[in-house]
Amino acid sequence: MLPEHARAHHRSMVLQHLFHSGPRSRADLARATGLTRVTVSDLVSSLLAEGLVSELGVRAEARVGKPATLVGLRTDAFSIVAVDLADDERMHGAVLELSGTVRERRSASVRGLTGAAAVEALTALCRELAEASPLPVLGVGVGSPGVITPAGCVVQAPNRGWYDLPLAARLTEELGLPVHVANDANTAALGEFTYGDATGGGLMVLTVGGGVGAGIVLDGALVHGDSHAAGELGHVTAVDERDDVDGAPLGRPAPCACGRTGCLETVLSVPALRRRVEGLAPADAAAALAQVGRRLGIVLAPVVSALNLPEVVLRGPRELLDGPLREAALAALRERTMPVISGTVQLRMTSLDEDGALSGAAVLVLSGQLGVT
Amino acid sequence: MLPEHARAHHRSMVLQHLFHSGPRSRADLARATGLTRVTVSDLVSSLLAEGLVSELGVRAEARVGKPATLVGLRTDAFSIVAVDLADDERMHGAVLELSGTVRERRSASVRGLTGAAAVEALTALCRELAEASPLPVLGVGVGSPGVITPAGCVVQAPNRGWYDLPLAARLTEELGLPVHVANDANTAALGEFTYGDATGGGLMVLTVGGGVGAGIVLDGALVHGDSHAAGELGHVTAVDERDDVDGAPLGRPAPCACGRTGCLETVLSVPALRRRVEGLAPADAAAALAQVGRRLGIVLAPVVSALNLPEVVLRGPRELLDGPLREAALAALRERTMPVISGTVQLRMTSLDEDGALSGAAVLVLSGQLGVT
DNA sequence: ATATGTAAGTAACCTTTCCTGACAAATGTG
DNA sequence: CACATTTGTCAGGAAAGGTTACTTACATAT
Repeated sequence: MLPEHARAHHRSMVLQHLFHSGPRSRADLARATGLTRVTVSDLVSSLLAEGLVSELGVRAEARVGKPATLVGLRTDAFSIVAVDLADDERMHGAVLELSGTVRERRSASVRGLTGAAAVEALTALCRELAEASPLPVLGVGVGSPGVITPAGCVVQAPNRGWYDLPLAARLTEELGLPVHVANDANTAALGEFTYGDATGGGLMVLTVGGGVGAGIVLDGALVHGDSHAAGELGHVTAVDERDDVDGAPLGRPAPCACGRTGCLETVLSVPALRRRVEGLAPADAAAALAQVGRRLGIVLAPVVSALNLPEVVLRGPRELLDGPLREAALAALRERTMPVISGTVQLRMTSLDEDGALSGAAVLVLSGQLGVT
Repeated sequence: MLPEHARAHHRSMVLQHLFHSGPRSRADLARATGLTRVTVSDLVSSLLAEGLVSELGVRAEARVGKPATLVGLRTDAFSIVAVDLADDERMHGAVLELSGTVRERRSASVRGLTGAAAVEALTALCRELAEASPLPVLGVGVGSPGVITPAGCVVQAPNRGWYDLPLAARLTEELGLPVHVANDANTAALGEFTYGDATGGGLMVLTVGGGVGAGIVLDGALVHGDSHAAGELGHVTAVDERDDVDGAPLGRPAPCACGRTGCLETVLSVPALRRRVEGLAPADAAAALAQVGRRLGIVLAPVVSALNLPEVVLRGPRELLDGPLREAALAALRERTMPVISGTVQLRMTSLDEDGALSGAAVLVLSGQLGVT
């Protein structure tokens, strides 16, 4: 906690306010941060010199006293490179503005690539994106499946064949840019928290794709877990043997790739859901999805209660998730938690589009380089 | 983030090391904290002046160089007053050393006392304890049932009739001592984390008494939740209608005081457990407890997976909890979570005795006054 | 039109804090 | 016995933010 750390912290506070609340005067920032106008002035002049903020002229509204000169974050002055490795076939990358909007897209095949070859392909894609950016690149954010430490070391990512790979450090060295790597479900949660309609009191984002992953944000920060494996909800048992007896609404517990049976993924993944509704009449399909939703609600209830989470966000194909499934899950969640929890808990679809994963990876950079979340 | 804040932080780091690792030399502390020897020397001289630490003579071990003078936390120089309000009939209070050992006990009846009268009784008990302490009192810690904000404001505590009561502020003013108030399940978690055998990577403490409450510590800090209601696991549904069909191992879901049926509390609270095993042969009692344990494991699985919690700690009557119930819960927990979780998760009884709640309340003071957790 | 009050932003100075470099003291080692 | 090693302290300096006082610029009351 050197003085320069305090300075960096104050700088982050200023940037955070400019990011979330838009252009402000120095005096506004001083009031909001609790610093003095003098200190804010000094910080702003540093930020002006770095080109991160710019003066936008005087405030329009007429008030008593000297009119304020607004200072705004130059979201157009820097860009962020983000890559999403959730897909097994292709890596999707983009150049984003600080505001989260995508400016350029590139993707590359990773079909069959593992180990060092996959790293090389990723490096090449990042380089291509960095070169495609007309603006200076603030940093690179990568969202990848697997267990990843806060420092960006991939503990294990089976589908890429990565084990104990210091990916962030490797890429940082290779690209000469700050690189941040995190689990894809976690980046999705960050994206929702920062760019979505989150309330700010914490949230969980459940990503339904080939499998199920979750990211949890509490007090503005990701929950990492003791062995960096937080959010691994896909392999919690959600279907019991005994659920089978009263008419088999979900069928027998299905075997799972993990070797056990009845995991949440065996009913909630996209392939499992598609199989389940395939060829069914709409009403039957709705009932089938509702059965899965109920199971999801049962799994979520203890988590929501234990953490007093105000909202759970679903990410994945709307046609499968945003209907009977979500409604049944919310009903089960409300039914199975005490009123103080169930009365306020939300279960909604993500407010971001399919670029949610990318903007989440961008938040890694915003957070790492500017201290903004 | 004034310079003095940084100073306070460094001071906390020094105290933290002395608290957890025992006496050290100034040079040791400098290495451990990353500060320079000069800065540590300065901090230590302040702490010496405050009487919080003392010099303990030179280190015994013979090493090359000038012998180090050890500096130790004076756990005998200050005491902490702690009060546990978990019981409906009596409040239990104690004077503790910084090491967590109890020096004096006092208790007082709160039978039927609510609102201001209960506050008065609590104030009187605190005053009595403070006067009974032969040493200066560092502060007062109170663990109470109910929903309580981090600032020590009781949002609601129905059994005391407290609603939106700024208890910590009230007591601080009344006693002239720093007072910290938190939920009793949360203080129990803090106590286990600080004084117990916790691994440090986070833990959940489940307190089984008249009801069920949980406290969760992640990254060294309590999880409070969006509306300060984190840990309210007692009213998560744990017994389903459909569990009834295959031989009724738990009986029908029982009605709960909360108005719903099948809450965890209806099977896991102490009264419920006693009723369940009453008059049964030992083998049958064990089976009955195991059934409850299995239900607990099912509720815990999603929480443990979502947070990647390394351990869950049970607190309550050993004869009921530490046997078939705990074993069945652990088995269910392991059976229903993926290997990376189930392989390492622990489910054990608390390593503290019945004073766990008190020492947890003491940690509130340690943490609030010294920054030690 | 003028005076007054209010607010924004800046300059000079002070305090706090901690770092760097140098040094004395005390001990083991060759 | 000379020398390296370690501990702890002293002196000087750098970084940071607060305080006070000032200028600038506007709105409003007289």
